[in-house]
Amino acid sequence: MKLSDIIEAYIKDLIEDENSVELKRNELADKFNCVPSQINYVISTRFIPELGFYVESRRGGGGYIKISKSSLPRQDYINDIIEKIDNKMSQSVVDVYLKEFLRYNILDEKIANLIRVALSDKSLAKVNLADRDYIRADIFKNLIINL
Amino acid sequence: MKLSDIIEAYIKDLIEDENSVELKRNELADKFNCVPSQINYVISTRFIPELGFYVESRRGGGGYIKISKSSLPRQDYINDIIEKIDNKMSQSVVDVYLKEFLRYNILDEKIANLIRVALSDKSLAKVNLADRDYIRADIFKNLIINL
DNA sequence: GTGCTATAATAGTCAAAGAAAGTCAAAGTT
DNA sequence: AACTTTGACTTTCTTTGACTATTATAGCAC
Repeated sequence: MKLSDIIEAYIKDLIEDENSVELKRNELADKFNCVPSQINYVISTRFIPELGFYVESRRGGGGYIKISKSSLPRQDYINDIIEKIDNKMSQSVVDVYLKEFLRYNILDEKIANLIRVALSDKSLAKVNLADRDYIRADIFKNLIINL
Repeated sequence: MKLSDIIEAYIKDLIEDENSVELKRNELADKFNCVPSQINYVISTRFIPELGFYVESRRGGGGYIKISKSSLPRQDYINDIIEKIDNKMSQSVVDVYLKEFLRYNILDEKIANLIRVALSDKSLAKVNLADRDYIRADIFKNLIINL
């Protein structure tokens, strides 16, 4: 249904082993029957530096995209992330973070879900749009620090 | 019978099984031959936190509306409370509720603390004072439905 | 062989189109 | 008056494609 999510999951699976993967953009696009630039979309929305992902690439013959994941010990990783968190976050960016935290057992399903709820547009409906993403980030940071 | 009532009944039927449903707003509107926004009307008048429902959604490709109803053994008690909760809550009122919940083992220290942090004035610092207590209540209601 | 050039093979960028859902207020019903 | 229905407009997220940039390599001139 959501191709981008499928591609994201696929790549994360590949990363699992070595904390990194080397991809061929065109091959991947082919595999998932999409245009190559969709791969860039997935990368830029989900494999963000704030979460410790590092992306390198090379064009031309033999080109590639290499995605690697920082492998800091838990607490350092958390601290690192907190430092890098933007001062505004959309609902979907929150999801990107929570997904990652779950993957690394930084929190459990139940807590992740509560955080999702607390930061949802539903809960924050009365906050004016202009401020919402900032407040979301504030709450998020406070929560993560106190985890 | 009003269309809205029919749609409400239909959705409640779907929820029955799993205590939740995932809907496509447009499909549903199509099925009942109404404009999509009528679905929002039904949801916002009938599937509200005060009645124990939690609604989440996403826009864009692959978007959805998910409605769930908590089914914990304590749910009746929680629903009772949600109904009684004012539409605005101060930080200290939150604390009163949390203590009560702790006493009845509706939640544990860890969760209570998470909620406390999420609803603290610190987290909500950027929300103007006039709105803060209302937003706090919104988040609170949504959270306890999902306990 | 060395250096240059053209070409093919990649990847990147960005904006438009598409696919949902949300909001709000006017119009219609009861 | 309260509730419901409708629709125009907004917001969010995803997909697509045209255009651009970079790199490797094969072929050519010397």
